[in-house]
Amino acid sequence: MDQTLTIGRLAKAAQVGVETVRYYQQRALLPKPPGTGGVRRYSFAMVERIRFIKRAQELGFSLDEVASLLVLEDGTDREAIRSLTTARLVQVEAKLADLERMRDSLRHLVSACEHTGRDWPCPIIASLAGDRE
Amino acid sequence: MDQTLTIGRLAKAAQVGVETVRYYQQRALLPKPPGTGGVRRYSFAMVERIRFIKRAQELGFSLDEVASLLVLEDGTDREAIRSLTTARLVQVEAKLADLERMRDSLRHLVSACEHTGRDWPCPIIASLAGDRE
DNA sequence: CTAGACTCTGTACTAGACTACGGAGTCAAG
DNA sequence: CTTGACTCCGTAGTCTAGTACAGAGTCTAG
Repeated sequence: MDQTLTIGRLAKAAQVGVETVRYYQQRALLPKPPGTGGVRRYSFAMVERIRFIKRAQELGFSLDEVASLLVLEDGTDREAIRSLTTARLVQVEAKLADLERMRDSLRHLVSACEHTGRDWPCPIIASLAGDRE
Repeated sequence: MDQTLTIGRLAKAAQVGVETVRYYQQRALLPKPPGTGGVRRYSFAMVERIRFIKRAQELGFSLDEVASLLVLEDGTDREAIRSLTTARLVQVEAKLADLERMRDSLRHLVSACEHTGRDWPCPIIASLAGDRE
């Protein structure tokens, strides 16, 4: 047992697919391992790097943004890191506002439908068809 | 001036691109106009149909879901319509919950970053790197 | 009648993050 | 030494909702 991992073991350890590791490598999110021409060998640190990527994704960062974060991974340029994070936050908030509008409309429609008598036209269709409320 | 529209006029009236009309037609969201082999002629009702589609999209319905809604457009099967709408609502609410989690985490991180002294490591990177908070 | 605007069909491209596949090479156990 | 699992690389496909384009045909105003 040496200090390196094959791609399959790395993938398993990081809980992603082999193809995902290869994809990240292609996107330069993972350094190409120093190994010679043959089978790639990854250090255990790469497991944590993949988890880093996955955690950032869970916060909504795109892989391009993750790449920027990884460049700043030493943590010295706090301004830049905070600025990326704030930008993400702003986008998330915008998307939230969108979805809240959708939710309110949908709730309203469902409720209108429930409170409309059986013999009346469907208020959801009516609304989509462009009737003013 | 007859009662039909060419694709360009229809597109303009419905405020979409010509290619969008063709795309909707291909997706069977618009009936193929009864015209012969030549230039298609659309009825004015198609303007409203496209607006219907666009309104549904604004509520987050996918084009596949819109297709289902269009089948029910006569409004007689209120159950089915309400069920589609409720399903959409549930999805929107789930997505909202996701984004709210993201927003809270991002806010927390930005705030932690702002309240951490200049000489300390970046809390955002620390968090992504997997440190327990 | 002709120029120019419009329309036709079909194919290919976009973004984002993978996932699948083919054919060849490599590695470890028995 | 063989078998089978694993790995290599590059290309291509997935999903959604269009957008872009090529080359040919058609319609309309002057």
